Amino acid sequence: MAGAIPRATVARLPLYLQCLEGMHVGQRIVSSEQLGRMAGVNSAKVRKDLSHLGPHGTRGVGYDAEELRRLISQKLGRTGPSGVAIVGAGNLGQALAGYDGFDERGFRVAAIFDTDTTKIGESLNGILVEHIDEMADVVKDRNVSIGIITTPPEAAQEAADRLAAAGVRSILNFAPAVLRLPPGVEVRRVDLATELQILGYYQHVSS
Amino acid sequence: MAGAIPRATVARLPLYLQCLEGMHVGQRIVSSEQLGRMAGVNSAKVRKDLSHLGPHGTRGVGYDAEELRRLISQKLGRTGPSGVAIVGAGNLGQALAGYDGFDERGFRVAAIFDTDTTKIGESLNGILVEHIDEMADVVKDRNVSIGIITTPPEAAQEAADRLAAAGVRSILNFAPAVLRLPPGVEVRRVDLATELQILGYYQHVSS
DNA sequence: TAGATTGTTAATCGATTAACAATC
DNA sequence: TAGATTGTTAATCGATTAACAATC
Repeated sequence: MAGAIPRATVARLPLYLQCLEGMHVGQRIVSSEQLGRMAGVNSAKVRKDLSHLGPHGTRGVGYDAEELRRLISQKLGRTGPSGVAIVGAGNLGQALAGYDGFDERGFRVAAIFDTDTTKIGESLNGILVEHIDEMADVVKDRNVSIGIITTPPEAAQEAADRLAAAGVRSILNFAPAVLRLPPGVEVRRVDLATELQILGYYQHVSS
Repeated sequence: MAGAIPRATVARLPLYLQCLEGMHVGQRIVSSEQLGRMAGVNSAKVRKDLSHLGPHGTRGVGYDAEELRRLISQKLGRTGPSGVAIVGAGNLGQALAGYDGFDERGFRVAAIFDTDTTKIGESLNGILVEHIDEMADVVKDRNVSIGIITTPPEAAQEAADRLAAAGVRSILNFAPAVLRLPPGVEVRRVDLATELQILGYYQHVSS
């Protein structure tokens, strides 16, 4: 690990990347002020964040947009496309299998697993639903490095255990469950109903 | 606004609520230690968080699980079911329309909007896809208080503007776009590809 | 040189957590 | 009373941001 980047900064890097990619093609140079405006972030914060990538701006001028993209992509470990496996072929799993945003940012859905035998063999967006027992082989053969859990909460821990056992070290968990995993496996949780509940609080206090 | 609760605490309240609801029915009393274990959170943090709801535990004993649920629900403004409108009837919008987790936590999907005339009139999970021009009326008639944006990024700002104009004060944005909204409208952003990119960083540094 | 913008410092703010007095 | 657990304090840590010297 060379020069750990603060978690808050890591979480903003993809946003900067997105802004840079949405930029007018002719614009070669971008300032922290401009990038901040695009990302909705204070310009001092932008400069501090970018300083973690090493000094690479030009004082009095700004940052080379192309170089910045390259540096951020590199830090995020995005060199080639990453293989993603989805566990849970329900509504959400199906939607994620067809989500364009993944392809666009270099993620390739390589497999979908379920335990429901009536679903196995079905094709979702050209990807076959396979039994969760096939996971170990599939992960190895198709070079899967990220798992996405979209099972019901009761099945989430087992899905996580199996992913970890198959060698997956990064898990995105959509199931409303708290997962226990060995150190070295990074988990991020996205709880859709929780997001709405949080919004509920602010609606409530501001009225 | 009575006694503002720190943002970090607000974000954890739904998690505590979830843990309480998943608890064994017979268990009436819960300690900060237990709740912390369930939620994956330090027990001191649990006590600090709960102290924002007013003192209501019993020293030497713990918290009354039922009272705790009631207090948290109240703080999150969850009294009756909240109406939700989804803008964007693509893959993700469809999946969210059928997402069981919303019902379970008191959110009712009351409408789905799109601009694509071929989609309008279609029924997703018993909910008709309507034209975005109907939004103002629908929001009023069906008591919608939360908007969910699942449009392509180019259409997200307009969707947000229309929701705000219709009187919606809470927006959950799944489109990879930075939204500008007037003060008083709370926005939360969920960017699915960004979550994967963040995971990429930690995969990268730990290897 | 004059103007502009970076990279960094330092002040401030907010969140975390160990420790413990209060108290059931 | 003895044991347990809350509620709060205070130390610490990490993130934000204004300010400005460095420098193109």
